[in-house]
Amino acid sequence: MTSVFAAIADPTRRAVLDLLARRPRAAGEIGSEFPHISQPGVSKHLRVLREARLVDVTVRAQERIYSIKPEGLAELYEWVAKYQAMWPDTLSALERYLDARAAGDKAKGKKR
Amino acid sequence: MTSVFAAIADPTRRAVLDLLARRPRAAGEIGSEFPHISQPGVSKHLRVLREARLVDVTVRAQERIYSIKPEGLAELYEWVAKYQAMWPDTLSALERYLDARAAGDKAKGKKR
DNA sequence: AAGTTAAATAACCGTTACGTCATATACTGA
DNA sequence: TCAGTATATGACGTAACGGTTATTTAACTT
Repeated sequence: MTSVFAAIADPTRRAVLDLLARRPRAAGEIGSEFPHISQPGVSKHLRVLREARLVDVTVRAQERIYSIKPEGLAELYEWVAKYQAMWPDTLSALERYLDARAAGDKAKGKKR
Repeated sequence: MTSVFAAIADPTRRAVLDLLARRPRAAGEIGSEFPHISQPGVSKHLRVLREARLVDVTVRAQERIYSIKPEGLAELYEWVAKYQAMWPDTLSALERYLDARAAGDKAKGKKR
């Protein structure tokens, strides 16, 4: 289960990534968001995400702080972008998105 | 196996999508690209892609002509785009890609 | 109508994925 | 050092996946 594609196939793991996208969290804090899954169950999902290089871990006392690792999604980005390149409608949807974001950043004075 | 994410988890199915991105093909023609997989094996992969709404099928005599169905990837686009929005580095990598592609197209006189 | 071709489905099988509970590892703090 | 806390690992059950062969469905060809 080393592949990024297999890692994101599971809805729980996608939910974990969504959580981490907001801010890094300790494993236990992540687990508390999934009351229907046992601690070892969550730990195993985290392992899969680690092996797919989708998350980073830092140690703080007994805690493991998980965070998103952007580069891990490069493979997925490229795969998707390849298809966007051949489907004008969808591509322009993405372009509109990028444009809108750029405009928003400018308005808020963010730098890139 | 209705999910787009699960559908693209399998490397054979991603290869099928890559094939179809170049041009539509009959099921048999697709199968001939995977000599190590039996006809029913390929047929099942095609069924998964169908159920995930990643491909379209049209009937021509006994043949089933498969083609890419762009809208089927909308869910994936959105999921990925959400992450791109929060990771500037990777986002600009995509932007460079899009820019390079646009430039290449222009040089070759392709239209968009 | 009979035979051929194209693809899907049925039945089955081995492997893997995802879940569990029990246990191990490792660090903290009194 | 010992109890407590946080997380990972081991062993195991069950369901789903990806593959197979055999069969079915459906259309074309002669």
